[in-house]
Amino acid sequence: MLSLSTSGFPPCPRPSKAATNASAPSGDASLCAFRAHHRAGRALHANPALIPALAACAQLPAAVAEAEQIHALLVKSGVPRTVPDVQASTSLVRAYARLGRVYDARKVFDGMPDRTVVTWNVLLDALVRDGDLDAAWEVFMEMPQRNVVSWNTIIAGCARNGWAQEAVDLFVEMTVAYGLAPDEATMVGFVSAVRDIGLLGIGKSAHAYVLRREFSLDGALGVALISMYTRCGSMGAAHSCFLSVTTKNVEHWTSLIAGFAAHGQPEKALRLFVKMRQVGIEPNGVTFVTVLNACSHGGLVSEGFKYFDLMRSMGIRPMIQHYGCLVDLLGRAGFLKEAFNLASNLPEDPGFVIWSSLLAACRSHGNVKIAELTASKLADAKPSHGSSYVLLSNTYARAKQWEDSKRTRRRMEEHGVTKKPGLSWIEVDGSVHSFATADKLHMESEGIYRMLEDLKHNLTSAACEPEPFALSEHL
DNA sequence: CTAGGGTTAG
Repeated sequence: MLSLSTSGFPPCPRPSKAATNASAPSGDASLCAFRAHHRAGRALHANPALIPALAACAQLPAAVAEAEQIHALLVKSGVPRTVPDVQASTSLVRAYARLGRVYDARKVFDGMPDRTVVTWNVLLDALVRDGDLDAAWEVFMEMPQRNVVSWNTIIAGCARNGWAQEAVDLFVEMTVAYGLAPDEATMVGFVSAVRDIGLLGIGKSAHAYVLRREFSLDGALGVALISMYTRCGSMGAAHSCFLSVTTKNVEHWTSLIAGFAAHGQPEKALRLFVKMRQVGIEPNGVTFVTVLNACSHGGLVSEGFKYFDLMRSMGIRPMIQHYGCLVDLLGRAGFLKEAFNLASNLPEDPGFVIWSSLLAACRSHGNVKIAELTASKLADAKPSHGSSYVLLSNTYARAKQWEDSKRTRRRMEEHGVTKKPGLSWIEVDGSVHSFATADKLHMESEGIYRMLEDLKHNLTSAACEPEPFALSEHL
C-alpha cells in the first residue's frame, strides 16, 4: 500500500567524493612503482613510472599531496629541456587540473619553456572543465597550433556549457574553413549541440555521416544520437538508432527511456526498463531519474515509490533529483500537501525546477493555499523569476480569485520582472519556425489556424474529443 | 600511462 508519509525518508546525501576514494592514493600501483624507483635512488627523469604516476594522480581525487610532491621533485631536478620533461610537465598540468587546482595547473603551464600542442590541449581542457569558457576561448585563439583534439575540446566544451550555437559554428569552421575531418569525438560534441538547438535535419545528416564513416555507436556517439532524436521529438528514429547499436550500455538505455518518459509513453519507458534489467544491464542513478519521471508522467504514484525503493535496495543512494521526481510525482497526482512537505523537509533545497513543477501542479489542481506557500519558496530559490508570478497569478485565476490574480501580476510589474514567453518550434524543410501560445505573427497564421480547426473537427467526428484547454496551451 | 566524447526531474 502506498505510504505518503514524508518523514520516513533517509537523509539525502550531498554529492560527495567519499565514494570515489575506494582506492587510496597510497595503494595505487603506478604511485607505488614510482616510489620504489625513487627510493632505489633512480634519477627523476629516468624513473619509468613518473608519467604513469602523474596520470594516476589525475584520476585519484585524494592525490593532491602526491601531485605536489612530484611537482617539488620536478622543480628540484632543474629546468626541463628534454622531450620527456615536457611530457612530465604536461602530465603535471593535467593532474592539477583534474584535481580541481586550475590555478596551479595554469602556473605550471606558464612556467614551461617548451610546450607541445598536447600541453595546450591539456590547458584548454582544464579551462573547459572548469566551466570558464571565456578563458578557454582565449587560449583556443592564442594557441600556436591546433589539431583535431583542440577542436573537439572546444566544441564539446561549448556544447556542455550551453553554447550550442557556438559549438555548431565552430564545427562548420573546423570542417569547411580548415578542411579538417571530424572524428568520433568531434561528432559527439556536434550532435549534442545540434540536439540542444533542436535541428533534426542537421542531426540526421550528422547520423548519415557517422554511418558513412562507419563510426561505432557503442559508446558516446550512439548515446548522443539517441538523445538527439528524442530531444528533437523523433522517437521512431531514436528507437531504430538504439536498435542499431551493437553493444548497448546503460546510457543508451537510459537515453531512450528518458525519451519515452518525456513523450507521453510512460508504459513503454517502464517496459524498456524491465527489458534492460532482463538483458543484464545495471541501471544507475540517472536511469532511475528517468524511470521516476516516467511514473510521474503516467500518474503511477505507487509504482514510483516502488521504483524508489528498488533503487535503494540496489545500493544507489537517492540524490536530490530523485527526491525532486517524487515531489513532482506527488504533485501531479494531486497529493499537493504531501509533495510540499516532502520538498520542504529535504536536507537540501530541491531548487527552482522542483518548486516550479509543484507550483504548476497547484495551478492544475486549483490549490491556492499550497500555491502561495510554494511561490514563496520559489521566490527564495530564485528571486525575481517571472514564471513564479505567472503561475501563481494563473492559480488565482483558475480559482476565480480575480483580485489576487491581478494583484500578483501588478507586483510582478512593480518589481520590474518579466517572463520570457515559452516557445515551441517546428522544423520545416530545414528552417526552424518558433511560436508562442496564441501566436499570430507568422505570415501564414490564418491558414495555420484554419488547418488546426479542421483537425479539431476531424478528431471530433472521429469521436476523439480533444480537450480544449490542453489543446489551446499548445497552439 | 603527455590530449578530446555521453544519459537525468518543469
